[in-house]
Amino acid sequence: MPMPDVFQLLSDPSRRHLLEALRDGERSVNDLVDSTQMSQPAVSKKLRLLKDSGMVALRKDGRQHLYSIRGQPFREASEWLGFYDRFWQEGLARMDELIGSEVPRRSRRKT
Amino acid sequence: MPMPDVFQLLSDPSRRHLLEALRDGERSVNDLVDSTQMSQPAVSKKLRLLKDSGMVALRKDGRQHLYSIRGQPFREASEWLGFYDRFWQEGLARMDELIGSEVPRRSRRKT
DNA sequence: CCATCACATGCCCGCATGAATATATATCCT
DNA sequence: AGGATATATATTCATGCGGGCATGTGATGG
Repeated sequence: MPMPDVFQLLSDPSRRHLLEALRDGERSVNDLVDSTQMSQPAVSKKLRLLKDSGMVALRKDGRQHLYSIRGQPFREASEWLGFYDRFWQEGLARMDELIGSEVPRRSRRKT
Repeated sequence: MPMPDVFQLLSDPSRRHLLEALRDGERSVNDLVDSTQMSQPAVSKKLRLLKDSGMVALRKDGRQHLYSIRGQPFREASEWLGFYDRFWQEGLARMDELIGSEVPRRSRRKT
């Protein structure tokens, strides 16, 4: 199962903040700098990483660099997380944590 | 928008590997050690982090420590990612590849 | 009790990573 | 052309984190 480094990118709060700021659409670097508390080089660096991983796209308009969300990598991460949907479903349905409804591999379940 | 450190936890491949090994249900520490290439202390440490963040639950049976998936934190991450669903939908429908950074297998629409 | 098993913790080290400053490149304006 | 704007890159530094080994703690069995 190839798991990209998307989670690695998402692990940084400031990077997530940038991605959140891009939810409304294209943004220039300066816009993004204003919406954060980071320095411009810091923002540029993070945008570089996000671009290299395919999470954002870059379009140049004059001297402005407009970044926008690129959905595919998110989808991969989302699919990985999808495997755990059933767990939180059980979580609120049954208060117990005896998940033993499936695959009683080696774990001996006590009553 | 409070974003927990779930993504931080998910950023480590070995941690994801542990979580994948727990998809089938409860596992003891030794089981998990066998399913990875890590040493037992390394596994224990990672399990500690996962437990502290609420991603796994611990149940002690004798001298065995059984860990299992705890779905709620996954849900939070999943919800965050949900905001980007629309982007990958657009991604394959519209959006030409004239960003000039990647190789467009299919240039342009079909004529 | 004592040896052993199962697991956790503490300490140490090497490396990746984040941030700040300074500088380079590209574009626009006059 | 020259200067200002917009963004990128380079360098440096400090910190964090993963991962090893040794050791500590609790449970089991003789």
